[in-house]
Amino acid sequence: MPELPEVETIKRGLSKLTIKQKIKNIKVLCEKSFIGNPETVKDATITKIRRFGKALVIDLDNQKSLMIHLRMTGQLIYDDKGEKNKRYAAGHPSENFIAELPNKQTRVILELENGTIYFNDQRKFGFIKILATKEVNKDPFIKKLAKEPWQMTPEELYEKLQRHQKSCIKAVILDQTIITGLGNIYADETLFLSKIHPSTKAGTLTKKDAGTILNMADKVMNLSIASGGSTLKDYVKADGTRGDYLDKFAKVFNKQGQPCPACGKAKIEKIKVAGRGTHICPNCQPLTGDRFEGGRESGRTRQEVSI
DNA sequence: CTAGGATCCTGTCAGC
DNA sequence: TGCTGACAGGATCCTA
Repeated sequence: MPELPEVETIKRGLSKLTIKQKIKNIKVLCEKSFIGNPETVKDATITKIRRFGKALVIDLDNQKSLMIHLRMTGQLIYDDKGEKNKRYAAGHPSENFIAELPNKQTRVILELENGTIYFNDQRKFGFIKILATKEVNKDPFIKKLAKEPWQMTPEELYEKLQRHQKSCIKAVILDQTIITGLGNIYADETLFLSKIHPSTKAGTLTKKDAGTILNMADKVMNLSIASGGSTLKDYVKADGTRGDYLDKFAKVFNKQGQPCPACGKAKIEKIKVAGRGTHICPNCQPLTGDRFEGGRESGRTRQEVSI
């Protein structure tokens, strides 16, 4: 769930709030969610926060780092009890953003000097892992990560598509060792903007298609980052009602039954591709037909991004 | 090597 | 109401 833009948002938020703070104490409420000995990072100070794809890395001043992966349902909530109980909450949007913490989904608590970071995770797929800062790049997950869309050329992606000829394009772009950052939401949005059906076999796509996919992934993720990912601010609107951060950028995700915002002719459908719920416009993203004959925009226009 | 499916875990929702 | 199965914003492991 938290995909690249959400993790980037967390990185920015926590950087402002927690850098230079000392970790006073760590409480591990769920053994599965914390790998390593918490005692070895007690009393260490947060110096820097980095992001590798969907993984967050908190560097400490004792040569150690905390690698955090939120997977499907992870959230990080910083509660600053000193200042009017101000809260910064991001990651998987849920009632935990505003709930009394800790609660039964709280897995790890990092007590800092001026506030507390709660790591909540309903499904326990996420984790926090202690690594030597020097070894972060050797972590099996981080080591295998591919480039992010804005770092990759159409040629590079095309070459990878050729190596996965028979896979659905959606499965291919969800693979973090092929291209980094997309998850189920941004994969659907990217393919919709690219006018490519998610079930299209990767081997049938052209270099031009690869460029389009990169452009659109770049575009949709940057739009999300610019509007602040998924945070408490979207979750609870000014009037107290629940908001949905998808409204800020999503054209197809979770929009099944609604008219396509691009063509207006067809309704968005929800199908299953690569084992995941998938949203398409059957009119804009036909699976067969003349998709190789003209019409589609070509080339790659670099979208500036500062990450 | 690739491709597809099962799996980890908790919670919610639709349908009977 | 209570049960059941499907599904969920991810990644890995296992099989063919």
